[in-house]
Amino acid sequence: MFIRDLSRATGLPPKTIRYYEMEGLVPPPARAANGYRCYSEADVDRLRFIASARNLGFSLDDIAEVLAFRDRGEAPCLYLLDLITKKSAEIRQRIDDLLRLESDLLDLQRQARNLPTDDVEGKACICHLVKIRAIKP
Amino acid sequence: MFIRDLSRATGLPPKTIRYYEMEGLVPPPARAANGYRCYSEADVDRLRFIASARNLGFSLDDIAEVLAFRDRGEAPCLYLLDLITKKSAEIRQRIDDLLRLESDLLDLQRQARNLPTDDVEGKACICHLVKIRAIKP
DNA sequence: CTTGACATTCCAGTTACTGGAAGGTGTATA
DNA sequence: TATACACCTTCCAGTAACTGGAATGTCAAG
Repeated sequence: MFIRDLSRATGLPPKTIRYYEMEGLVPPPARAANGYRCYSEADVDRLRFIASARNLGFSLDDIAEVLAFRDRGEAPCLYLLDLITKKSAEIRQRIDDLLRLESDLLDLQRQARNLPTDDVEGKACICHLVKIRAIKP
Repeated sequence: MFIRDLSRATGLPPKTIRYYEMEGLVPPPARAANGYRCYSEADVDRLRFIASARNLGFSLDDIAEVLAFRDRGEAPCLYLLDLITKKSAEIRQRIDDLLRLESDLLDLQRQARNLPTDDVEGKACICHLVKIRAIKP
């Protein structure tokens, strides 16, 4: 299986697969006579795990930790569960931040509709609204 | 007003202010005899605008556009309002993505509680759950 | 024999800073 | 006067996770 096949099987671009190899997330694969990378089903599994974890918002460092457990023959389940719990909290925080941002932006839009649109430096301008906005986050 | 004063007035670290200068977002200020940067109230305004817009999720490129309007003496209000509208939609999208992510992670946690925690490669392991997870986003 | 789709390596760029080194300045205190 | 301390300056490098592009090689089909 060459890199394009692995790419199609996992949805990851070949560039990304090579990058993961360089970063040590996947082992250097065997090479064909012409130097092409040759992959196995185990590589498909590993890359699917990485892709899925990335989609769940984990960093490559996090993922590397989990894979290192497995590569040492240890079960990373407890560690992974802990990571997932922490990541949940992080995502919740990000959602809250973004919700506040959204309501800020909507406020600004609402206020801006009652303002002229040609006041460059005066106080009756959306730029002024942005400028004087209390810096919350 | 030296850079530390401007920093205190805006909440931006001196490093960041110098960085903004390098990027062309703030004009190179006058210098004292000893080479220190000297700022005015106008700089406070400009940096507050930048900081506030950054907090609203705008990129430095976006902000530079808006400032360029003002520096040309044009009112950027319409442009800025358009940016704000687009950014709102973007944030909404990000929130939706994160909400889906969150429910994914919570699902995973729920399922994982009924699983052993010492199965390295078998099917009854949270790693397996992550691996086989359909790649949604 | 050429076109097209692959593959390889290596270098550089992205975003918005942040850290650190090496060195100069200004003031208060021992 | 020495020195400690908080500043200031410039420049270089690193972060995360890729992505784009150049230069070059390989293979099958028409």
